[in-house]
Amino acid sequence: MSTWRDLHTGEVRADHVGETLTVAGWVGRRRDHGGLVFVDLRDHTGIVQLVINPERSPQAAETAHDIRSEFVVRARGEVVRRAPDAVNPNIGTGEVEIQVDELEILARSEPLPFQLDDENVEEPVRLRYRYLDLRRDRMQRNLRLSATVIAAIRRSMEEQRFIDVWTPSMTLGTPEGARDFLVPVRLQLGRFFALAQSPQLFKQAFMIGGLDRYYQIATCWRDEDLRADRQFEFRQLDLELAFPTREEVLDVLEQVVLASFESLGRRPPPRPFPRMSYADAMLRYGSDKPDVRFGLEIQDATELTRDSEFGVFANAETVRYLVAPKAFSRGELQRLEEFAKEWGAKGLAYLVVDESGEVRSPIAKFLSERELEAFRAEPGSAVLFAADSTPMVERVLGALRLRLGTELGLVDESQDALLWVIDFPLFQKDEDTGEWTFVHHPFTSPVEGDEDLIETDPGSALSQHYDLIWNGWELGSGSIRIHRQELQARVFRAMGMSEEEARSKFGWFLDALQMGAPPHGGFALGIERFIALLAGESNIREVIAFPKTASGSDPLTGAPGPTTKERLDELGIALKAPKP
RNA sequence: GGGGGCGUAGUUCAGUUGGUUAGAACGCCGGCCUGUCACGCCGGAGGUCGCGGGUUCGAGUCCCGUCGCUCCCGCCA
Repeated sequence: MSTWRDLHTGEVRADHVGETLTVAGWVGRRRDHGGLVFVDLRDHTGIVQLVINPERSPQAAETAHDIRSEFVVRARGEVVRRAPDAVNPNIGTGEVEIQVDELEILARSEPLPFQLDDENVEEPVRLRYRYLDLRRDRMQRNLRLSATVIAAIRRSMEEQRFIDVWTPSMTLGTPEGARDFLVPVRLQLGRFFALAQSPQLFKQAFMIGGLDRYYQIATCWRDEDLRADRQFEFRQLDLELAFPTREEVLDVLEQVVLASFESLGRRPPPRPFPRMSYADAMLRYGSDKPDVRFGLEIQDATELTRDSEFGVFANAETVRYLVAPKAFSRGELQRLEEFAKEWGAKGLAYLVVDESGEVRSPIAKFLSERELEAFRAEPGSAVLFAADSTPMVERVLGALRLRLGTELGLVDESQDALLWVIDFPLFQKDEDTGEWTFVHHPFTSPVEGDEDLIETDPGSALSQHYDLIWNGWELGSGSIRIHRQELQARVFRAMGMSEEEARSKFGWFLDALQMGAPPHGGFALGIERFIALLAGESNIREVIAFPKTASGSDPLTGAPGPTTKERLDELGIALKAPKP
């Protein structure tokens, strides 16, 4: 045999009948009939059946009896058409098979810790043996999809005349934002690099440097607790443009999304994507990342209940409600109330209208005719109220809405609901200190015309920040940045940050802002989240080759690992004595 | 840091009110089998019930602690 293989196993077709070919791959199933042996030979392209007949090749027959699952073998033989009653319609190569002349074991395999065709294996086992998990269809599909999409993203960015520029991973720590991963520096004891949380300031420096359309698929590190949609390290499509309007930035991203869908042969969502103000999102969906694949919108009753006989309503800052299309039972209402309490509600007032039209409600007796009229619902539904501070009401009803959307099957899974959330507030009050703090980052520009609110009414100033949301997942965010030092100083002042403090945190960048910074803005798109959604996965670990677990370790390698005393000494680091 | 769920054979699971030698399927090993494709048939091996402690005549089962995995809250500008 002169080559490792002539074809992938899944590529053998009726066209090849009569040819003698070499194929190689993993042994799926072996069906040993004593004389005849059938072997399903597999690679990522599919399966082809080998037929080993001792009358044709005694050598191959002997080898075939020795073969086990997941051995790597190479076979040379003649492609023959199967008899009509022997065709297997379940595999792409099912009309043909290979009558083997030569069979060679290239690598043996121990029995695997799990069966590759078992869909239910738990994640710790899969991650411990990820290289085996990668042989399976799911990971093959997801990683290949990932490669296709990333190629499409790069093509789109290149077509839109962005240039790919690298920025450092090891950089200066940032006091705000996420916790940094620190890298000790042997040459400068007691000093640390931080692994970049994002290339934010560097990309703004590119604008000042005249690289007016920059992009990068940048790895970012954040030392925060992991989740289904969060890892220590992840990638962002990071981009920045000089002289853009907001609409131009959003269009760049819509082009990227379009190209990504098309690369997978999927119908892209209609463009332009809908825009929704932050205020509207919070009011109607109780969330700044609304899942708009279903209605069940939140209604406001604050004014209506201002003078309600029901004290809880009258005294609350905000009263809002949901009308769910189901007359919940007592037990169901109890579970919903517990759920609401987990989210911080003091209780869950309700008004249930039975199929017969009869109303069940512990609060109805307190409500006026006018109130009851406003809350009148169809038979077979339930009105669920939250009355509390505005953020609490939004939070509770937002969570309740998502739960009911799933539980009552209201979510239209076939939809791709992409939208922009815009007009975020520039500042919010810190709940602990009572001071104004930026909602996103301090370089986000206020909306034109809102500059003077920075001093007069910080809470109502809007920012030129925008989030891209897909089915309730935040795919990424961006903004038009502040490019004038004078405005930047006013923002810091409003936050109670002195010039010295600002300088000590971002000095080099503030210098740069004073030396001809063009108007600029950009965006960062979470690559793994985007790909997970495209792949139909609800966990980004499913689209990452070697992810970390929720506790931040890698079951495959055992990382993070200990180090030696010598290395620590060299770095000037002393560990606290471990607890006994 | 907090809350919920899970942890029994290689894998996925069952295991009653605390009671005999902890079971099943798949996988694995041996044998038979020339048209199977989830091949079939016969036989077999395989268990620190996550770990530690406690209650009890007796613990997979009850209690306490702990570890791991997972989802969520906090956190993630």
